[in-house]
Amino acid sequence: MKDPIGGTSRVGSKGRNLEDLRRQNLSTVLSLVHANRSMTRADLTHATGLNRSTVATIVTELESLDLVTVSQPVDTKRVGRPSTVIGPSPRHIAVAVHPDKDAIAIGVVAMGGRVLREFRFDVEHAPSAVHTVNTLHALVRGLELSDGGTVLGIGIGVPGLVGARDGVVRVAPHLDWRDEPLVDMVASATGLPTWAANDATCAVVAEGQFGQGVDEENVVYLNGGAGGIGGGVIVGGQLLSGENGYSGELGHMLVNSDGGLCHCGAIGCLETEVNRDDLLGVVGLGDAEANLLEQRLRDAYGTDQDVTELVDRQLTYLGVAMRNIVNIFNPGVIVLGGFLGALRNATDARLQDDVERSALAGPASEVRIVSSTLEDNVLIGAGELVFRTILRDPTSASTGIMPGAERVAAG
Amino acid sequence: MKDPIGGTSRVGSKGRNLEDLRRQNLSTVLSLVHANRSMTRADLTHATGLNRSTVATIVTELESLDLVTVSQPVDTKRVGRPSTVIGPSPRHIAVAVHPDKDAIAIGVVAMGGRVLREFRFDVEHAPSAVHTVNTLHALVRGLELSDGGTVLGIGIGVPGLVGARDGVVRVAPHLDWRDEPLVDMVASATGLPTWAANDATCAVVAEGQFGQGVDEENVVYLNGGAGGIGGGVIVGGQLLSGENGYSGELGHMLVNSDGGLCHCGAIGCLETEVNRDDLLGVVGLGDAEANLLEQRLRDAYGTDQDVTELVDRQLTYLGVAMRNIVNIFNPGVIVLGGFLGALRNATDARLQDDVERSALAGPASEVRIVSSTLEDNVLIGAGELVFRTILRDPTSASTGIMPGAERVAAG
DNA sequence: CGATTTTGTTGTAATTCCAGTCTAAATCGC
DNA sequence: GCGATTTAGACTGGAATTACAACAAAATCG
Repeated sequence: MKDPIGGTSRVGSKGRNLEDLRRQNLSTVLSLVHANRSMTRADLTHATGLNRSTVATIVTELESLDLVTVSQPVDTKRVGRPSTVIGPSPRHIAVAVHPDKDAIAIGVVAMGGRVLREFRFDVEHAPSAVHTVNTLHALVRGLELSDGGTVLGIGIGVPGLVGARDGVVRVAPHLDWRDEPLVDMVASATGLPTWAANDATCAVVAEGQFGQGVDEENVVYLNGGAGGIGGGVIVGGQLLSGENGYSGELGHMLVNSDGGLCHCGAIGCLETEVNRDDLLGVVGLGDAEANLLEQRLRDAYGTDQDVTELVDRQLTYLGVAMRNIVNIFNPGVIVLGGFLGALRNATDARLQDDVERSALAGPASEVRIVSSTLEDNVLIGAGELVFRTILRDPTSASTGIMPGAERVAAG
Repeated sequence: MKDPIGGTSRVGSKGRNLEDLRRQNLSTVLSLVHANRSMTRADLTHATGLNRSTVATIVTELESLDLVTVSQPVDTKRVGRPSTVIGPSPRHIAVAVHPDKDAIAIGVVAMGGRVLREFRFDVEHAPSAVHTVNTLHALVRGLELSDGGTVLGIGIGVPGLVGARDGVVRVAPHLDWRDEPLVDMVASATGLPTWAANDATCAVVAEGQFGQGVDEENVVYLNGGAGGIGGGVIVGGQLLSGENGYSGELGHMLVNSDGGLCHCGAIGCLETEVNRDDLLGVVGLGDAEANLLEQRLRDAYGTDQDVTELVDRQLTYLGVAMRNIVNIFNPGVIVLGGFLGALRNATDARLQDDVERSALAGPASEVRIVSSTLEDNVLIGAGELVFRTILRDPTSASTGIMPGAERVAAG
């Protein structure tokens, strides 16, 4: 738009009308029910600050949209009339997918972050995009036959760079994917609206909503997987996605100028210096026994010299990354997943001490460093990608699903 | 709050009422006028998507709050009735302060990001907090006598870590400040509401609003100053402030494992490896001649061996930092200020090439690397800290200023 | 100089949230 | 066991905000 007076004017945020107001309140209430899994209507009144009668009409509308269930009050042993219980409806579900090096995981996720069913399809070699799509497609067809609810859409967590706007997987090194138009492929095959994002990004969304990041505004998630280290960040309660959804690649931060060559082409990246295979090797575990890593490390650390040296070296470099993260983001909590969580747990407070000593005193003083305890955080987060639309605008649920009409990607 | 059914419930975002709706629309309109410096009422109608009559009532209310001025239409040579021009009122002003190693800069800033007057008080040694407060206090008393408008408050950009909640300067190394309750000091002395933040944070706010970051959602600002390197980040259109306002300390990122010891205690920080004094020294300039640096570097780079070596080394390390930044934030633009801007300009596209080669292909492909051209970006940004309150809630202007009543800090 | 285009102004309608009143359903205290 | 107290749901009327439509005003166009 041209401004005849002051040059080019900027199109700012839009104005709001009464419809937006109602939409926002519907969204607030539904999001609360989603986040808390279950609340009484009185709780909602207090949490929102809205009038009782307003909450009543909003809940009624959400109920008529089949988004919440209203059930009888439960025995609270408190004075006064008991309040009706509002829960997320199990009718609207999302299908979450996590293709990885060794398996394709697919989950059926309901609102409230509940994984209703989970499937794991092991693969010998990293699955291709087509393989992933076919597996998913087959499962979705089966689900539709068995009924059980409305599939709102499909959310995919990919170990690689995913374009936020186009849903194209720019590169997924450990799957050997390049420029795969994943969202379009899935949407065409299944006819369902589809979203995709980096898997660690999905994980941090789940951690922020249901895991270690609950009640936190600033959360950094670092995942140590088979292939490498991924990152996801929430700042000010909002997901950090960047210009194209590529942000949060914390695994490719310099931690050692004299380090090895990373597959990304750079030297001394975090994921080159800190990796799972070396740890598994030194304690004599195979790829499939990664779940035993924490115990083995705890047993050998401090007694076995090879293990101690390796762990110390990796902790040092992990500490450098975390120092940077603390200085850059000033987060309230850093959540470690995968083998990074094992590394932390096996060495007690060492990482925390490290960071408090090396980072700037201000941001270092209040950061909590914890390990993830939320199972399936990638699947839950991928489900959140799907639910996000309906949480933002609950009235969109009424429009029904137009197969293939919507193909969206999210970072 | 306890949830009798599902454990502890979370207090989510509040519900909205009609008052909030109106507040939000007032805010939207005022923010547009502020950002564009001047718009017609018809422009506002298009930009907001609101009805003409609604915009009319909103503008009338803003005018009665003395926040905007309504003036006669100007000759646009376009068909149709010309629209009235709405501009930010010059009556509400902010006093912006930037204490630094060599001087205390103070500006009188009006809405629309206009620096009405600017003062510079040179100092021999880094000024103390008390010195800064006294200088500011004296100037504010003078301003009040000369009238000219309502001083909404005071915004301070500090080269150091500033607590977002308490307004305490945790540490400002180059000023030799530690745990100075700056906001409280200034608020008590002047009786005016006061905000403080890191100076690079102020700068990125200004760049995002009026400088190189206009129309960008993801902006990283890196400033090379006399003391060191500061950073500020905008993600998704929002200022990155972190848990306590300490975020954005990009100067303390590891760029060289074999580097020097930084005053922060760590090894090989960006601000240790890339610094102004070395550059000034190699081209034979004094501290006060920093403004000549760019030309000198351009002349000597590629011809003088010492200069070329030093510049190449600093570019390499700056490139490492920018690689990290690109991988972490996936920004649309990186703005370089101070001597970093000079370094970039003197070496043409080298930095851009460097980053495109070393960062991940996805985020690297679309980032612009530019130098700041906005004079006084710290002062303008410090002013924004003050205006932010009134931009968010224009009705708060009517309450008038209660001396000493409000003491707030912003990250 | 009238036709066209665009914008300001005004009164009405629709929608939303709130406040107050009455009713329902639990616990508390005797 | 039963009334008092407490808390929440249901309902109705009122205030505020935006949208809409019709008309007036002020420019350009032909």
